[in-house]
Amino acid sequence: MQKKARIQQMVGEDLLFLTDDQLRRGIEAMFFAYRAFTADPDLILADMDFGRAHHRALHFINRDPGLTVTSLLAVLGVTKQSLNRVLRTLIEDQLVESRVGHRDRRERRLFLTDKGTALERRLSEAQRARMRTAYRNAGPQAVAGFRQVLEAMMDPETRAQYQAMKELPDEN
Amino acid sequence: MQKKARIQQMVGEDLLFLTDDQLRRGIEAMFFAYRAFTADPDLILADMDFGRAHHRALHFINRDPGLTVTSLLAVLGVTKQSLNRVLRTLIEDQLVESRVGHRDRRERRLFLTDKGTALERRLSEAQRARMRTAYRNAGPQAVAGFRQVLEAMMDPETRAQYQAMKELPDEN
DNA sequence: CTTGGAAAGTCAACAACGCTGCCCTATCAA
DNA sequence: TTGATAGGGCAGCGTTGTTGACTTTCCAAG
Repeated sequence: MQKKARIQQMVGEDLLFLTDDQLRRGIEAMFFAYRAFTADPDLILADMDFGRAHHRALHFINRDPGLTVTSLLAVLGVTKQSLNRVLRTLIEDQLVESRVGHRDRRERRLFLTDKGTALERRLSEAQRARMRTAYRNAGPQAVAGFRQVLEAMMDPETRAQYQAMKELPDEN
Repeated sequence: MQKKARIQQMVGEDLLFLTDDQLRRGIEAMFFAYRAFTADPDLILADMDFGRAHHRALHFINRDPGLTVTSLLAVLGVTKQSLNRVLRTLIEDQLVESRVGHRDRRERRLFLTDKGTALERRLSEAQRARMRTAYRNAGPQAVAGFRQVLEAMMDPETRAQYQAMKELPDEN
C-alpha cells in the first residue's frame, strides 16, 4: 500500500529522477560525501600508526563486544589476512583484547580495552559530529530518504545483515 | 521559509533521528552502501590491470572532456603523483588522450578515446544500474532526501564545487 | 580411541594506490 | 630576464586489499 502510493506518485509526478544525468549526480554525490565522511577520523588516525581499517574494526568490536574474528570478517567483508594485520597491531597497542572462547577454544572473542573504547569514542564522535550536522540541516524527512536509498543500494545479504543488526544482537 | 518549516516540524515531531544510535546506524549504512556502490565496477576493473582510481579518472574526464590535469587533481582530491601513475597507464593503454592546450601550451587537456568512452560507459552503467534500482525502490522523495543529506555531509568547498558542476560547465 | 576433515586463526609475499620530497622541463607573464 | 605555474619523473614509504600455505583445535565416523 505504501509502495503503491509511491508508484502512483512517481507516475503522477515525474520520472526525471531516474535519468542518466540524475543518476550521475547521485554517483558523484556518493563519492564526494563518502570522502568527507571518512576525512575526520582519517585525520585523527594519521597521527597514530593506524588507518581506516583500524577504525572499522574498533567500531564493530565496540558495537558487539565478544564477537569472533570470523564474525568480524563477515561484517567487514575482507579477507582474514587483511583483518589480521589490523587486529594484531590493535592488540599489540592494547586497544583490543583477544580472549580464547570457552565453548570453542579455536575462537578468539574480541573486546575493546578502556584505551580502545576511548579511541573508538573519539573517532566516531568526529564522524557523528559531521553526520549530526548534516542530519540537522537536512531534516528528518530527508534523513529517512537517505537511509532508505542507502539500504536499497546494499547487496541483499548485507542488507539482511544490516537490518538484523538493528537491535544489537548478542550472537553468543 | 522552507528551513523554518523544517525546524518547526523537527521540534513538533521528534528529534530522535539525532540520537547517537541513529547516527551510528547512518554511519553503518554509509559504509555498507558505499561498499556495494563500488563493488560492481571494481569487479570489472579487476580483470584489466586497472583499479578504482582509474574509474574515477575516466568518470570525470568523460563528464568534462578537455579538462586539465590540474582541474582533475582538484576534483579528485589526490596528489599529482597518485594521479600521474593512473593517468600514465590510461594513456599508455589508449583510453585517454592528452593534448597540449592551445591557449596555454603548458596545459594538457584530457579526452577519452573511443576505447576509453566504451570502458567508462561499461563501468558507470554497472554503477548506474545499481543506483537506478535503489532509486526506483526508494521513490523520488527518498531520493531527494538522500541527495540532500549527502550534500550536507560534504566539505563546504567540495559542496560548492559539486553544486557548480550542476550545469556541466565548459571551463575553457 | 583414533584419525581425518573442517573450522579458526596466523604468517609470508605481492599489488593497488594513497602519501612526501626532490628535481626537471616548458611556458607564461611581469 | 626572472619568478611563478603546469606538468611530469624518480625514489621511497604506509595502508590495506589479495592469495597461498601453515598450525591449532574441534568433532564425528570408523
